[in-house]
Amino acid sequence: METEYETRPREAIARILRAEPRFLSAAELCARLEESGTPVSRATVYRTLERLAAKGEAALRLNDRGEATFMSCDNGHHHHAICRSCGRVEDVACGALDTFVDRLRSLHGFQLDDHSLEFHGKCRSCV
Amino acid sequence: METEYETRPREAIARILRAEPRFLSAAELCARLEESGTPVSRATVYRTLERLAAKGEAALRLNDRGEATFMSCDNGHHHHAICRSCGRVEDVACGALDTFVDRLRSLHGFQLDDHSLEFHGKCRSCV
DNA sequence: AGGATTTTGAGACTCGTTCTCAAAATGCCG
DNA sequence: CGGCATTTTGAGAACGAGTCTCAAAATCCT
Repeated sequence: METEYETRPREAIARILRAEPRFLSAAELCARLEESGTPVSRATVYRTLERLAAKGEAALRLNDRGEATFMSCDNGHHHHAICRSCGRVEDVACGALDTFVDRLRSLHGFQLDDHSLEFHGKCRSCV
Repeated sequence: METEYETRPREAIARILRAEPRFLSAAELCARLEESGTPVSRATVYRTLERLAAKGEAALRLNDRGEATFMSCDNGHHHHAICRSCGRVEDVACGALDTFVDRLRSLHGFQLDDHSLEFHGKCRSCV
C-alpha cells in the first residue's frame, strides 16, 4: 500500500507557503527553511512542491528566467495579478473571456481547451 | 562604433523562423539549420534569437518545461492560440479585457501595466 | 519497542543556457 | 582588388536549475 507520512520537512514547507502570498522558487524556499531553523534538502523541497502541485494545493508558475516557482493555492479556476515591485499576488476571478472564445471559434476554427492569463503591475501598497 | 553585419547564420535563422508558425526551441532550430545545410553553433543561435527578441522581431515563450522558444513576430500587442497537437500558433487580437482591468482597479487597487494571455486547444486541422 | 514502509539528504548527474577567446567573416577604404 | 579595424562565429568550458540514486533516518502501526 501507499500511505502518506506527515513529516517535519513537509509541514515546514507548507507553513512557509501558506504565510506568503508570493510565488517562491525552490531556492528561496530552501533559504527560508534554513533561516527558520528547519533546513530541508533541495531534493525534498522539489519533491514536496511537485506533490503539492499535483494535489492542487500549490500553483506552479515559471518566472521569466524559466525557474519554477510555487505559491499556496485555493482551488477553483482563477488568474493572478502579480506586483512587479514586491511580488505580491492577488487572485482574480475568471470570467468574461467569452469574447475571446467566440473570436477563436469563428475566426480561427480553434477548439479551446484551456487558457492562462496573467496581469502585471503594481499593487496598492507599491504604487 | 557598433555596426551590424549581415551574416549567413543570421539570415538562415531568420529564414527558418519566418517560414514556421510555431514556437521553436534553440535545439529545434539547430536541428533545422543542420538539415538545411547551414549548421550554426548553439552559441550563435542563442545570440541571434536574443537579438531578434530585443528588436521585437521574434516572440519569446517559455514552454512548460521552462525552455525558451521563439517564433517570428509581427508587431503590435496580441495573444496566441497554440495547438496542443501540432503546435501551430494563431494570433488573436487583444481587446475586451476591460472587465478584468476594472475588476482589478476597483477590487484590488491594482495598477495594471501589462498582461499575458495564452490559449490552448486544437486548431482547425487537428480537431 | 519492533519492524515494514515511506521519506530524507548528500552528492552525482543531466541538460538548457551562457561564457570565453582565438579564429573567421564582414565591410570599408585606399 | 587587398589590407585592416571591427564584428561575429564556433568549440568547448562553465554554470545552474532540476532530477536521480541509494543508504540512512523517520514515521506509523501493532
